[in-house]
Amino acid sequence: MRRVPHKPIYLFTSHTCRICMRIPVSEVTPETGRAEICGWVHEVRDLGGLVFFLVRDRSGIIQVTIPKKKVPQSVLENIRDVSRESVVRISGQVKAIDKAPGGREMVPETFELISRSASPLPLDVVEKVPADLDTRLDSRFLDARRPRVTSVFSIRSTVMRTVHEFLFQRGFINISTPKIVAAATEGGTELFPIAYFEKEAFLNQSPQLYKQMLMGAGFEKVFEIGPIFRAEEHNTTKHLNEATSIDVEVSFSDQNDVMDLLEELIVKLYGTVAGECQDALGNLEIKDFEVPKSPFPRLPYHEAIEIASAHLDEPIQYGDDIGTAAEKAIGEEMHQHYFIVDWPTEIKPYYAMPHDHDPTICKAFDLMHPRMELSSGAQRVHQHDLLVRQIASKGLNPDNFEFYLTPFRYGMPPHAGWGLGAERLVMTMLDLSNIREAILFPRDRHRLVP
RNA sequence: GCCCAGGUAGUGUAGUGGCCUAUCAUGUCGGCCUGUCACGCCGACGACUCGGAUUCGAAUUCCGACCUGGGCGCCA
Repeated sequence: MRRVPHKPIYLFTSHTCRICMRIPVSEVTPETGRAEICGWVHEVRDLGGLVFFLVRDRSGIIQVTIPKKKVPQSVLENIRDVSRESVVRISGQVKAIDKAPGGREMVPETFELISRSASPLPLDVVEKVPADLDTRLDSRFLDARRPRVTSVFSIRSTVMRTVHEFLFQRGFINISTPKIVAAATEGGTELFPIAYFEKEAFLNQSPQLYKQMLMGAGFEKVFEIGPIFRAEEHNTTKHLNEATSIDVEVSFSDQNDVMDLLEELIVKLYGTVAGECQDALGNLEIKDFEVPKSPFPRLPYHEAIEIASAHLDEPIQYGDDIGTAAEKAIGEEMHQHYFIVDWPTEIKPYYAMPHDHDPTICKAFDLMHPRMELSSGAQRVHQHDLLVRQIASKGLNPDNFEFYLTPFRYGMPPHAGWGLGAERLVMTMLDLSNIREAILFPRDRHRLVP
């Protein structure tokens, strides 16, 4: 075989270290002088003797101006084949120009087409023509090039980083628990069955039972951020079949302690986003980003029902679940984050601790945003025999819970915790209309790809 | 699971029986253009989800399939 002479065109890591010269577009200022940028061709405006390229990387957009009579011949040859969304590398002099976006523009000395984009594009990145969410999700890699989408996920990243920092600062241990489990443990939601060699298995709906076992292990404060799976056939803008749960469990604490922790976290997250993500919020056209104030009101369940029944046509009474219409009515009344506390024991899971003074209500709570539920939690039952009775009272067989119940016989501390839906948190924080906007590759009733 | 709405160029749309050789925008291609910033102007290209039925005639009505969005339920 004849050897084709290798021409090193794009040696990003070679001794020439060309990539080292590249700077993010947002760092190009009128004072920069000479610079090299890499990015995607966002738009081209060809005026004849003068061509404007808008070049985008994840940090922003810069105008590259080509006066045809003044740039090297090689630049003119190379721009001929450039299509929208192609990857290019450009070096040249930065000039301060009032007329240009950002007050600066680059006039190229070199202009390389690194990776040509095919056309037509599956959707319009510039968004002169809007695309349906479904179309966008089909081509999520392209959709995610749009500054507003990049902004959502950079804010989500900031939120997740801040959750880690917040919990590590308070002495939490980060854990990872199985997503493949043996049985439907919690009841409530439907589980996805999977093939696990010769055994029946499921994808886990929640790390709940494992968090509690680790209280039995003496970890005292744990958190896990991971996927949860719900096999419900819902078709709404606020449900996913694979979601991200921020889960916390704390020993020697009660429901009030972990509600305090949760509201402090929420305030911290909003505050950090307000402080660090101004550009991203700007891309999302969010001008009045408000940091919620703690403490959040703690509304007893029976009062929540009263508010709902006063505003709804359909009857709702004590003991009913709070449905969509009730949730909306109460949210409009509260007009801020709030907790619903003191739920009827009957409609909460078996692991929620009943009150001493009135066992018909329990130490469970939901954290609500005016639009929807964000989190639910409780002080848990830590007494083995009570837990067995509660499991049985829900119509479940305690024998199936042996792996979970055993730790409760060997020194289980009192404990409390919660699970917070990450996508719902981001959705409500940024006022996104559909939860699918808050996750890169949503899994819903109809979507399994990409 | 129940209910409602929908499927027309790459993308987003107009079109409710003949005037559709299907509208508009964006895009792509070609031409003109040195300060655009949704650049502008001229020209071209490109589509009725599939199958069946009704009718002289169907993008349009009916039936079925497939796909999608939304509401409710359930759920976090």
